[in-house]
Amino acid sequence: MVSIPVSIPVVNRGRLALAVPVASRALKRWAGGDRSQKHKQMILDEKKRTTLADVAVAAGVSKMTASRALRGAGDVSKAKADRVRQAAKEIGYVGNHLASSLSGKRSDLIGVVVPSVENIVFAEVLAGIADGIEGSDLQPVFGVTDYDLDKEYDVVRNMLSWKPAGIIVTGLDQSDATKRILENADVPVVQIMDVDGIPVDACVGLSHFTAGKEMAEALLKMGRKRFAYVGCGLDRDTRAAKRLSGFQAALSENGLAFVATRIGRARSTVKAGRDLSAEVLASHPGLDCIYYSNDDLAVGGAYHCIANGVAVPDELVLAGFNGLDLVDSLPIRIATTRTPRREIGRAAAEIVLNSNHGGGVGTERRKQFHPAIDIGV
Amino acid sequence: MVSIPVSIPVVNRGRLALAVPVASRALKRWAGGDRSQKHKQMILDEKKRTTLADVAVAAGVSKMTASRALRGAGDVSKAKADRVRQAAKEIGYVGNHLASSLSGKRSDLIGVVVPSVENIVFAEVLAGIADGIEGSDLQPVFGVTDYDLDKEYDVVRNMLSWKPAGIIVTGLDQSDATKRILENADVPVVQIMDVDGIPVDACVGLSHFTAGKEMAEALLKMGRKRFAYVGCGLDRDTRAAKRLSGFQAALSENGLAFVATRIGRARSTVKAGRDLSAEVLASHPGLDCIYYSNDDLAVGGAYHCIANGVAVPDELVLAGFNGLDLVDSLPIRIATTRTPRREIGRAAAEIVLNSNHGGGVGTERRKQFHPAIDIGV
DNA sequence: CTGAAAGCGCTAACAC
DNA sequence: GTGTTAGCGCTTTCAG
Repeated sequence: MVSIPVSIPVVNRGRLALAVPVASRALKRWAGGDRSQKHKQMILDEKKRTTLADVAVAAGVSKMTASRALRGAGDVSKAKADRVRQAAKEIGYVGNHLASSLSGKRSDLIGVVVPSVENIVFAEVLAGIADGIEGSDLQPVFGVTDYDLDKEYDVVRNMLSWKPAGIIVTGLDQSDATKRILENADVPVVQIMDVDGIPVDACVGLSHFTAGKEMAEALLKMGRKRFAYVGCGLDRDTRAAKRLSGFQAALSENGLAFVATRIGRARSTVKAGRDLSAEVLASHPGLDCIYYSNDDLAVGGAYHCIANGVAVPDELVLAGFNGLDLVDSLPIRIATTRTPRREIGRAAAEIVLNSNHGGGVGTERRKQFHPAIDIGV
Repeated sequence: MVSIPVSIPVVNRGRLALAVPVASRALKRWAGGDRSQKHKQMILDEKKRTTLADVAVAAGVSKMTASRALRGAGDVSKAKADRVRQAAKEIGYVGNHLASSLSGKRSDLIGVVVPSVENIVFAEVLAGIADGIEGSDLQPVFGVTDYDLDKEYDVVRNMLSWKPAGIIVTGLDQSDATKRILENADVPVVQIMDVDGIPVDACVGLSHFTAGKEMAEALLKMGRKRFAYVGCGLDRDTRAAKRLSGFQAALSENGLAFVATRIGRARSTVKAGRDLSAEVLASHPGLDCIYYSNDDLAVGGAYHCIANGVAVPDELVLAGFNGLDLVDSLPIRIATTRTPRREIGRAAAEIVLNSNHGGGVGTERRKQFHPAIDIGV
């Protein structure tokens, strides 16, 4: 981290007019009336806004030539092309994606369906997707399902009706109805985060079952024996449930099982993690390890331990999942599985990009990441 | 937090087939060829997909009647309406938003422009927007600017070409060019997070200048005298800069100024906060308060203090901004300004909803929240 | 290289 | 109530 001590400018001092009236033009426009009469002849015919035809007229060519010039398709003489671009800029032509997408038979929209955006993990996936489509003219449309299968169906359906260039949905465990419309949609479908199952088209993610299993094995190797599990929303988050499955599988292979289990109903938050940890530690003395459904909860556990003088990791090992930023700088070390969120998002976007580009299914249909386990020393 | 100890089911045990081949039908379809010949007569005429016309035929009515029935517009006899809906469901009609939006003159898209999605704050705003449009048929399209004014222009421009029902952009400090296209767009524009300035149409947020000022006043009242400032990316995050302005204003009113200042160039992360805090505390002994540009950095500072035995808040007070979840459960108390992210998102969405609904500008054009200051006792 | 015609799928306007 | 006629703004033919 480079840091530069500088003198700090007082910003915008003069502009901090706090109770200024709103620009009235904008207001009136918004209210519906008064279309500004920039072109006199428009007053009567109520012409809406500049279209390709306007550009064509301004450039003295046909609509088609203008169209071709603007998007660099087909062959247009350099002279005319320049003229068109110039004209477009001058009259402030913006274009209408609805029209072009309808005409072509696919839009530049890329649908993204996630269970939640408040979870930083999905926010990072979105960032990865944004990365991945950078440079292309795709625009992400997103929908949130709240881990609700019916809502997911609605969102996917709605999304498909925009004829997107591709659709990225979280997880492999959609309802049958959702899978059906996805399959019939004739659009590349990329399912992300998970690879434990059969994708509709392609998937990119990691095996949560394996992740849970490997974490358990690592902890067992450290000599841990008395495990507790703390999780939230397992009924809806199937990936967390898969990790748990894997973890349990490893335990039973070693003749062990969870000593205690706490499943919260609320969202996974640091606070929930702290509270649940306090509960389970109080009711089950002698635990030497807690596996959490994710890092948020684990950090809550860490806070509890710091506040109550529990020696981590000597006395008690805490293990989360994801490898979030806030885990790295924690004053105490906890174990976690470092998942490549951005990379998953980016890879998903690229799959959509490639498949659309016409190249076909050249890309892998199952891209599996193998996240590293960090036992926090 | 309610917690329920339950027996944990091993999920999907039988389905964890890890290296299964992808459904080949989907593949072939995706590859471009082989449109499944569900309707024999379609083999020849290569009819693309079910449209409103198909529904109309299936229901034995005209396209118009089908259209009206499907969206509950105009008057359609109950009998026919039912017939249409039935037919639509049977043939799996999905509809085409591109076409309907082009025909009507506005889409059901709502554009959302944020500087970053990795910052949990904006993720929460998005969640609020999702809340706000719940129930309406609006779909959010988002664009990320990375705090880059040029990129912001491109994103806004691109977004406008979808003729969205409204557009929500972060902050009041767009470039002039961006403001211009926003003004001319004939679309409700809601600028969020900030109210220190003049909005294009409407804004909802808080005064960051005031927030900084009030925080300083609260800290001064606690008797703090030797202040340091730690921030990241101030050149791009104008709102953080405004808070800093306000804070400085309060200091100088009391004849004080920052003893030390550390401006990082990287993104605001917990780690950056920890590192910068270590630096500034090492180089400036005797500080009794650090003001951070946000909570992420402040939490980093808290971690540093915990790890190094600095007594917080007795010896040193740490102050952030936002009131994030992870601050609440921290083992030590830090000061922060609690911003209503979700509420801002929801309010912005509602403004778009209302203005579109035709109701006009009945809603306030400047919705200011007054965030509470939590000095963390 | 360029342009004219014909839609993409749907919905406002008007008829009936 | 219901159907017909025109487009929305652009792009894909297919002639020149």
